[in-house]
Amino acid sequence: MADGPTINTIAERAGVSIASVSRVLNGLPTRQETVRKVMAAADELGYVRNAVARSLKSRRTHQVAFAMADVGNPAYLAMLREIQPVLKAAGYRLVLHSTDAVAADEIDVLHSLGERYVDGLIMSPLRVTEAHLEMLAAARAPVVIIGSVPEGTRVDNVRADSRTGVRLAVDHLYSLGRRRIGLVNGPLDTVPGAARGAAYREALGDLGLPYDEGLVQIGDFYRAEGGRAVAELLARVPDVDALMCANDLIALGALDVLRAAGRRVPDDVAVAGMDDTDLAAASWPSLTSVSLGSAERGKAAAELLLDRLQGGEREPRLVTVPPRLVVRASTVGESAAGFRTDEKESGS
Amino acid sequence: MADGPTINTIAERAGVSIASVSRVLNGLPTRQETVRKVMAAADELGYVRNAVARSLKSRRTHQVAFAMADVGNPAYLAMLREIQPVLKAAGYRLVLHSTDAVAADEIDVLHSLGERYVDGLIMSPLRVTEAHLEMLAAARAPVVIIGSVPEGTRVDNVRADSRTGVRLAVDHLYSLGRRRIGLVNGPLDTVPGAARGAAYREALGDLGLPYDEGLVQIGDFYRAEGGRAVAELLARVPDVDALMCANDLIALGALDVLRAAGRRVPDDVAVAGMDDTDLAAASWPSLTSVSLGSAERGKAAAELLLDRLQGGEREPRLVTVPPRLVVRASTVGESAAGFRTDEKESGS
DNA sequence: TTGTATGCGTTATCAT
DNA sequence: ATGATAACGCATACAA
Repeated sequence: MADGPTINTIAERAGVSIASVSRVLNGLPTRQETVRKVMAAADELGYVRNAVARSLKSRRTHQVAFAMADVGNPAYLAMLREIQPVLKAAGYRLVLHSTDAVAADEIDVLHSLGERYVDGLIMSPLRVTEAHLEMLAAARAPVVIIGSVPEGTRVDNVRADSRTGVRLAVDHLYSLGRRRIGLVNGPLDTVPGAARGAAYREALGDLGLPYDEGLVQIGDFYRAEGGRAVAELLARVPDVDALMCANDLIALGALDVLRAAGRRVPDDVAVAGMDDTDLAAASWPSLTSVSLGSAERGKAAAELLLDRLQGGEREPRLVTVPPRLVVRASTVGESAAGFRTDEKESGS
Repeated sequence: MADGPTINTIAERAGVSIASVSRVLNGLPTRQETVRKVMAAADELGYVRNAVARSLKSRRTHQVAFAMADVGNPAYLAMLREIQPVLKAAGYRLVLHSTDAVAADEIDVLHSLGERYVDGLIMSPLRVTEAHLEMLAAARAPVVIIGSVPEGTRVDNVRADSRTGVRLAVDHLYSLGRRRIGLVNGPLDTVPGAARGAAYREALGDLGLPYDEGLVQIGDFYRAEGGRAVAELLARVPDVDALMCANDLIALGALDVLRAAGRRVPDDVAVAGMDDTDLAAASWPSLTSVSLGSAERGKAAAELLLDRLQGGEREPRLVTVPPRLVVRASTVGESAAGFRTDEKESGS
């Protein structure tokens, strides 16, 4: 682990100045003989450019940060999967931050942009506070936010459309003849919880179905909590014939409970989830789910950021990714049979 | 996005030298009055230390790279989930590389250590070639390898024990009275494929069961391929009563096919997977699976690296993480009923 | 074409 | 206690 060679080492060895070494290494016009000597010396010494020194000089790190709320959440991982190759192809390294859904950590990341260890940031905050907006306005590097920001915020923004997403699923259930469509939601004080609750109500209204509070059950965005919520809903409204679940984990909990209660899925109760995670395809019956386009959002965010890094100043852009309903067995399957590898998708 | 303030800016504003500014910022003994002036100026200007310049001077980046074969693979993600917080707690940032399981990319990452943009590297190569070993020996920063390396390789190493893992599962199936235990494996020219194939044979031998080639089917490590392999096996050996699957995806494929064939799981055929991914708990019936301790391996690797970064030279260490059998419904469940949220685990 | 010298923003040494 | 200055490794304006 001896100290690596620098351009000084090479210059000595090749008998030229460090300026010549630098020129050769950067492909600037140089005499053939000098090129040869420098390259030879560099090869022998196993020279590798010091990225830190280059960054200090060039004021560019070729690094981009991605701050996600939770390294364990499949939705963020889907984004990561798309962001990674886009950045890599453009010659950027990816610095990963996990903010554990703590607002202070997110503010911290924004603040740390001042350290200039990255050229830009993609951030997916779970909710945008006043503090976020202040830091965003003062950010020392380009930022792309995945998620909704208040109207007029001057920042590149990629968002999902969970309102349309819920509508796609509810319409789908309705088209299957279901009229007692329950909603199993997460906490209403979260952005997705609130949005999905409102969208559900709106979708029912547009279909001419009455909004029945008894059909709505609040739990949390996890499997066990989802299951408990469904159990309560089932006890209260035994004749429910469809469940719109605010995410896939809740939907899995719903499958657990319905199975235990002897209800057939989808014959007795159709179940739809949201996020279209890997789990949706893995469960039995496989889960109809609304994809909110995590992958597409990640890709769009990366491209927005690269565009700004390479292009310079321009007006902030807003990209909205449309949801997709992925229909599987939990709404249209034959109850307890069939080996299906095919899936149907319907765009929005 | 105006240029941020530097210690020069602060020095001017506070009417002191840059040396004093640096001292105050680093908490070195300084006169109260000077401290006050500097802090005031720094606050007003919104000063943030430039990480690049600090790194150049200190020769430390406080960044660590994690090179994983595939951003989509749950096993690597489990490692990532553990590595991230350990590094974060120690004040290190995480640079993520995805090598797409391409050896050249891995070599590239090792080579790029010479750029000194990270202080160390955790790498999980899918197989270790001669080129890897050469680069490892010449690596310009501490490296921890997750996965097996040849005896005598001077590098910190964390490995799983899939041999014992397979044995745990086979013993479990045997203890349930199964005697026609099939193996559904991935390609034999992969490290895991070869290891699991050998371990299966060995485990059968120790149990006094004959090794029957007809009970072994090679496919690939994916759901559809696994399903196809199981279909073939089933056609050839109709009386198979248990399936040891080389990973969870294969096991899911097995469930698909067994269901389609009308075989009850586990009554007719018990199924065990490997890796204990999220999918194992999500499927129906939930999947008995051998955890190879991805999370633990990630954590151990991060700790090994930190130890070396903070401690300096020492002999290379080897950490072997024991597998754990996680028993679920696919081997001991009541065929088509029961809402179980509990799981049993048995250590090795 | 090549070399000298300067600066990127810090930290640290050495006088004062 | 403080200030002037060198050094980290590189890129480049300018002079030769």
